Order: sequence, then C-alpha cells, then structure tokens
Amino acid sequence: MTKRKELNSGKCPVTYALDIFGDKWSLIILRDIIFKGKKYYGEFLSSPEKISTNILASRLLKLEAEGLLSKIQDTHNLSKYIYQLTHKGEDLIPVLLDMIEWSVKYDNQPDINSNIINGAPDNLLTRLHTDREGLIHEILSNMSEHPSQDLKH
Amino acid sequence: MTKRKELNSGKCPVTYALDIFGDKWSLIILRDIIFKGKKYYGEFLSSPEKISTNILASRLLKLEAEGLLSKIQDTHNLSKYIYQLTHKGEDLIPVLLDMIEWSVKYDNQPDINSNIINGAPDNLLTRLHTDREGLIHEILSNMSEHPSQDLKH
DNA sequence: GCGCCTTACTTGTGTTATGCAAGTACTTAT
DNA sequence: ATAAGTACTTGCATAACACAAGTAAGGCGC
Repeated sequence: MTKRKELNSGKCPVTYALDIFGDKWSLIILRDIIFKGKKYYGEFLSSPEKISTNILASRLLKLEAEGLLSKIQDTHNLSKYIYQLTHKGEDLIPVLLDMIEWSVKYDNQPDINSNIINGAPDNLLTRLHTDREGLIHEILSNMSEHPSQDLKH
Repeated sequence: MTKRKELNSGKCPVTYALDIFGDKWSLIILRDIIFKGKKYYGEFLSSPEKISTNILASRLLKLEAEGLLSKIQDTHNLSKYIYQLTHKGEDLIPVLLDMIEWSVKYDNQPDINSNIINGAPDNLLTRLHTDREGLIHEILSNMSEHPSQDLKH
C-alpha cells in the first residue's frame, strides 16, 4: 500500500553506488582487500581474474578519489604502497557478504561450497545469519592484523 | 586467527555474482523491477539513467538466461511482454538494500535523504535494521500487487 | 480490410572502455 | 655497479557502448 511518486530527485542511491563501484574490477579489488588481506598493487595483479595493469591503476585511483581506499607509502620498502580501506570502504562489507551468500546459494559448482573464499573467516555462511555483526568485526580485525606479516624483523 | 589457504578453487562467489550482474545496467533494471514495480521494456527505457535500446535488450536476455528474470507475454496485449523476478532474482534484494543503505550514508546530496527511491516502502532506512525480513516481504508483495494496475477492469 | 499507432526489438556507425605487450622511473638487493 | 623488484604509463588492437534509424508484429479506428 505504498504511494509511488513519479517525481525524480537528483540521483537514486542505487545509481550513486553503481557510479562508484558498479563495475567488475572495483569489487574484485575490494574483495581482495577484505577477504584475502591484500594491500599491494602487485598482489592485486596476481588475482586469478587477471586484471590489466592500466585498469588496476585507474581503479585504484578512482576508489581512492571516491574515498573508499587510502594509499600510503610502505615505510619498510619505499617502492611499495599500501592500499587500505577507509570506513567508507569498510561499510561495503555487507554488500559483499550478501553477494557471497547469493552466489553460494545459486552457483551449483560442486567444489565451491566447501571452499568459499580463500582466507575468509571460517563458518562464514552460517555466521551470516547467526552472527553477522561479529563476522564483520572479525573480517575487520583480520585485515588490520595482516600488515605485520610482511615486516620480516 | 583464520588460516589463509592459497589454493584456488574454480571460481570465487564474488566473481560468480559479478559475471552475472556486475555491471551498471543489470542492477538498474533490477532496481526498477524491485522498487519501482516496472515490468515492460518501455518502462525500463524511461528510467532517468537513459539506457540504450540495444543494451537493454541484451541485458534482459542475459538476466533471463541467467535465471534472474522470466519473460512472459502479456495476455491483455500480445505485443507486450512482462519481465518479472524469479526467486533467484528476488534473492538479490538484500544486496540492493545494502547498497542503498551505504549510499544514503555517504552521498551528501541534501535532497536524497528525504526521498530515497520513488516507490520504495516507507521508512525503508529505519526498517533495514529493525524489520529487515518484513521489509523484504513488503517489497515482494508490492511487486506482485502491481500487475493488476494495468488491467483496467 | 486498411492505415496508423504502439511495442519490442535489430542494425549500423561512431565513440569510449578494455585487454595486452612493452616501456619507464624509482627503490632495493647483491 | 649491476641486476631485480615495484608501481606504474604508453601505444595499439579489440570489444563494449551510445545514438539514430529501421524492422516486424499486435492493437485500434474506421
């Protein structure tokens, strides 16, 4: 019983979101950061989806410009840069989680259900319903935990 | 404390999803069906985002081929076809809702918060947290309620 | 039946985005 | 000093897209 007004405001929220991350590569990059703990340009290049170097550079620039990522120099290797999520980027985790839940439900590849995303928290699927908040917090703490892996000292 | 295995399964769930609806236009079409109650080719064309006719046709074909939409002839006008969501398509509503929530939080256009999506249920934002299931059911019932609008008798 | 409008596309053409291979500049390791 | 690592940039071929026009089938008035 909802009224449907035909007036158009400036921009619909869905369009706002799609203009920022509504392409395949942006979300692949975000997935790599969120679930695989990646942070370097070279790490993104090594993903099985094989993103081109120019596309990766342009997407990182755009995601940074839109405030989803921040780029800082790695103090332990000045030729490397660390890309990490801002709060605006972190708040996209629910979108990714819903997409994963949907895919697992409808992708009938046999091997996919046993191995959701390499590096994602255990029991991700069941916890989506029972402990969504805790799951998101674990993902966030996993991300901040990982930078220390690369400092070999 | 999650183990990160480096083995790659055939296809990651995020990639599966993106290969199906990971472009701007597919999600615009789904938004129009879900929140605006649209169902005809001509209605999709009239959206403010101005999708081209050939792109619309190719996307409708793909979404149907992927099982997100079903296409049936309108029995009251045989030159028209009704595009409607399958269950697989309906299960994308949570993704759209999360995207809307994210956009409303970060899009600082002043007029956007007062008028979320024309035709969407009232109090959508607050109900995202307090009554997510009920909200989804209302969206679904809104969709099935609307076909009767066009049968004038 | 015969125009004429509506509806849902298809086709052709120019422009934009992407994919791929190679090259550049700076930093680090030997 | 030289080589290797890292993060890009550049040039070119290909694919996707936007735009305008055209086609085909159904509905409607007469």
